[in-house]
Amino acid sequence: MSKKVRVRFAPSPTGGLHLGGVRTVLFNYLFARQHDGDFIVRIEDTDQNRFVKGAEAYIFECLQWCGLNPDESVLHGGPYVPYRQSERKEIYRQYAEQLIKDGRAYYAFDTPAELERMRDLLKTKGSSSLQYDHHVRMNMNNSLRLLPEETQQLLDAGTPYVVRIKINPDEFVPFTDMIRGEISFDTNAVDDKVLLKADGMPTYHLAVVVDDFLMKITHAFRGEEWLPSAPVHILLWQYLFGLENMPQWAHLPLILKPDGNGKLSKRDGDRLGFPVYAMDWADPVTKEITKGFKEIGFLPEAFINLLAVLGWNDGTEQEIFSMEELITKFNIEKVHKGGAKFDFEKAKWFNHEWIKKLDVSHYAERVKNIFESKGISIADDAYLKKVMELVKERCTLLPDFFTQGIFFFQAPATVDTTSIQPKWDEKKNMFFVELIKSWQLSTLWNSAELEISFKELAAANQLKTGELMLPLRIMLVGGKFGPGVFEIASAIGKESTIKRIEYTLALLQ
RNA sequence: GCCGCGUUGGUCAAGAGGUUAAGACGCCUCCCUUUCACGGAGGAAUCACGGGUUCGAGUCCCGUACGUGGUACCA
Repeated sequence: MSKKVRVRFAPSPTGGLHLGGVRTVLFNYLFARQHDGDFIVRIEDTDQNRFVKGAEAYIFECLQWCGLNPDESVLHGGPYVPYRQSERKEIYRQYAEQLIKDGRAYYAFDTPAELERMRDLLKTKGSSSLQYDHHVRMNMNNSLRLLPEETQQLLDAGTPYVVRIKINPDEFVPFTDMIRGEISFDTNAVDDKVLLKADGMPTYHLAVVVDDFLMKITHAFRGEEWLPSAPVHILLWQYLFGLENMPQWAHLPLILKPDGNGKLSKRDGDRLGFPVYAMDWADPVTKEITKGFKEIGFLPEAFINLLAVLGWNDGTEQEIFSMEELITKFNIEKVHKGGAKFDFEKAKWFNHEWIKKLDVSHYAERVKNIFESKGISIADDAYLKKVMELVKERCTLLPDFFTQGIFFFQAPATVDTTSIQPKWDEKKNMFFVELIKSWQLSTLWNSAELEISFKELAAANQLKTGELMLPLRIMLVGGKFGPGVFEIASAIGKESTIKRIEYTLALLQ
């Protein structure tokens, strides 16, 4: 019997939640769900300089919007509290001391100035590496070089220090990545990473392994940017808890900017005009707001879908996946190794597909808010839904419902008469005058009846319906767009229909 | 610089030695629709390069190029 699957997402509360972050959560979440496992969110707030107020609550709001709710977290509780690393400070210290006792780590008292001097020296010597490692550590101010009494003296005097891992040279650290297969690192290229900082906080390196062990994490999926520090983590597992208890790793490919090269950043979004964060992020100090996918009108279903297939697919031609389908079909081993450039056009296509696929009641409330924020109050929800049904296949982003549907709620602000004028004549004018009279008397106000009476009248006047329908459309909606004209007339009602025709007729005079 | 990872149309990608190298987005043409969209049909466009291995290589090996990540008392 294998252990219960437990995965985690471990964000730092430093700002907006990036696309790539959401995808990391998604892959973790999917894996947990398909194995009946637990999904944990642990807050990695060990860097007090980068801490941003409100970022933690914001992350949970994003996760909730995406439908990626944790089983355990600072918000949801769980058997391994606390889930905030800043509150686990003492735990890490014990392990750091353990490591020192075992000869796998040491105290380092070097000041920033001394570190800089070391790097300058290495640079002038033409060294290929500027790392604090076995080449230099015996020249530095640490417990490896100092006599035990000297170290104790410094410690007793309260000298600031960090704890560094002691990496042995000439070793190989191999491991298996669920996506990339066998990977091996040469310890000669890895430095003596700081494990415990001078302020007593652990660095990521110590904190992840300690917490992953304590929280019984079985699988660790994270961004590819962590790959180079994997050997440090593996060594730590070996020294502290045993390789047999180590989670299985998977390093996810990066999401790249659409043009040029490099990781997709918030700046690229600003520059190219699309969001990079899941939801609007308001910087607490600058008050600057960065747009999110939610706010520009994405459906969470679409957002999840597009992220899932960015770097993964199930090998079939299927592209539209619901969360339920993803849970059954997702396979971490089929995730791509290479990074994927983000394509906002394709992202919008997913949203368009989901708008069409989902019943409008799933997102009617959000569309209603859009209308109301633009000063159109919606009294009749059923009418709104009917309108949405009529225009949904023309909408890519939620705000499109406003531009595509506004004329169902009020007369068009401008009427494109220049598209009518060239072929307009007295005969057509007379037709519409008669149409008004005819429709005024109409008792059955539905699209089928309207179409019949319209066509009969046209025939009686020896006019082609085709030449009359475009003018009618423009009168009702203001331009050359929208669903069937008679559907529109039927929806907006007799009074509005006639008013709009009269209005344009007057304009045409 | 050093270390790691990667590389199939413009983009996302299928592909596990023998295929006319799928499909999707975007673009173009046509049909449907007397609007726009949806839908349908079609089109242009690809295995980074060089060496091997093999009867045969997008698929395996080596090298090169390019890209990307790391190289912090950040995560």
